[in-house]
Amino acid sequence: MNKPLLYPIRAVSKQTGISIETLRAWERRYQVVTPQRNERGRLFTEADVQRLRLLRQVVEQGHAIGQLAALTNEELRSLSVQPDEFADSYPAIRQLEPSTPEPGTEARSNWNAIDLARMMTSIERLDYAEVERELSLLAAVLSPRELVHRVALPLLQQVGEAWHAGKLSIGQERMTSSLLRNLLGAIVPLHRRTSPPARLMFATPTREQHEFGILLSAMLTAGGGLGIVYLGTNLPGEEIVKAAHQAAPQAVVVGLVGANGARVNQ
Amino acid sequence: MNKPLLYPIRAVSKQTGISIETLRAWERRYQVVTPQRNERGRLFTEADVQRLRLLRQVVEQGHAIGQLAALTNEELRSLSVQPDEFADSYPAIRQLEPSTPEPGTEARSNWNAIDLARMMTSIERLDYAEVERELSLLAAVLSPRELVHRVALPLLQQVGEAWHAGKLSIGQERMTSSLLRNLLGAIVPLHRRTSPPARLMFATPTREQHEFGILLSAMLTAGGGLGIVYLGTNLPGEEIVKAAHQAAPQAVVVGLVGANGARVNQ
DNA sequence: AATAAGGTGTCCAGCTTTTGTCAATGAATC
DNA sequence: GATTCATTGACAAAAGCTGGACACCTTATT
Repeated sequence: MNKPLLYPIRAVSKQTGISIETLRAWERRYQVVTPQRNERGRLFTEADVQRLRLLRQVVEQGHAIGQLAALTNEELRSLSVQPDEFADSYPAIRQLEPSTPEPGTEARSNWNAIDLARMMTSIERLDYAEVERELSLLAAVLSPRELVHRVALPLLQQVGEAWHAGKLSIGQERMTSSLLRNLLGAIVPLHRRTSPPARLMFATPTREQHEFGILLSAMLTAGGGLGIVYLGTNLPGEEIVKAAHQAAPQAVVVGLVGANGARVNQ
Repeated sequence: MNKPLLYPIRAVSKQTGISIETLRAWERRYQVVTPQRNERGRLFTEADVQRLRLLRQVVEQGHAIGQLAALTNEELRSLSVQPDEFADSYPAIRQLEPSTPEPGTEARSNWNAIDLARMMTSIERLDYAEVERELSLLAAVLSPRELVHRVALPLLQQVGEAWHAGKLSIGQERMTSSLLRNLLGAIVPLHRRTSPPARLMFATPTREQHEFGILLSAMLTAGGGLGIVYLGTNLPGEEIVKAAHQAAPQAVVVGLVGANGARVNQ
């Protein structure tokens, strides 16, 4: 039989990525865990460590530790968003489409249909190189605008649907996301002007992890000959304002996803 | 018959990485091991050395030597890295050893220093276009390997430090991250081969959101002429395994971040 | 739009215990 | 004589604890 494994605070901090100060504060204020003590200090059990890891994950996604402390591990797990990236990023992406009357299914030209179908089979095979090849081919041929509306958005939609239908695994979905992200990120700097007539700044506020919205917007903006200042996701509101003051863009684009409890503040 | 190999303290120190002083202190204070003696001094057995190695490993993970001394090797082993859920649940996945030999120590003296300093001031000004310009210039000039070791990593480090010191705002830090990510993501596909001799798969496990580690690794891999299958961050372990079975890469790279800042596991 | 009120991570002061390293000294070996 | 190892005592750094304070964000209120 084996003794229960016990970890001192330093080891727990290293394993969970939570600072020692924070570990103590969480315990002091919320009794998030109640480790045993010996004369030397705290001793965390394996279960404590696991719970703390879970807590960190959920906190990183924007929840408040004070609200989490009372929850069971089960409830915490149900809060963690990991498999849901597409579930909520997709509707936001659709809103982004400027002139889409309908996702009119048959309205899509067969040009795209063929390409996408082939690409979907490559995705199913996890054939990274092939998908990459096809995507970069399309990127070379199409304008940024076309790329967004005829490739990126439809592909995201199809992958999202296929994933929901259980026809694609998370790995396949993620591979596609990564590829698209790399592609879009790569295209942005290609349309650089020396002195753009105007500049836009892109960011998403705290808790908003979904990047595709602002990334696509940034790409369209750059493709349209405007300058960009791309900050990325999950910035405190104050910081966005501060950065806006410093960079002085003509406009600030803030990405939001409606579905997931995110609330619009300004 | 062969006598059991016995090592003098110096040899043990070298093998275990524990200083001679510390070895003696551990023995004196905690009887962590009790080596034999001859008129010349201590003689450690192979078993002693192994136990000492184990001890060092566990101490490095944050445990106190005083608490460890009484444990059996068995117990020590169960404390060591293995709670990392991956090591035992999914033997298919192994963390790869860092293969970084050494960054050319003297070659980078003035070259990089100047570039980074200038880039830092551009970052402070939130001058997206300028940073982008400088980065893509460097990307065009340097090899992927140099780009990683002489630009990306140093820049990430400097920005991280400056941010911690309060000299950079979150916005500035995020802008730099986004730029770097776009750049690196863009470079990956440039080094594509039609039929790479081997393929590696990249992903981070569920709680790990930090992408730079695997992204840099993927870039180096692609730059080295190997094929990649890039899945991205935050994948459940089974999914990684499933994807690995399907894509059948020669190796799987799993990114992990330790407590103190970004570490590249490649 | 400005202000007030929490929530939360980090730091500090003050104290104790643990732990790595060093200095001094002596013995044995080459 | 130089090197290696041993022992012992001493010391400083590291690591632990508590409670309070502070700075910063977010949210609610005016």
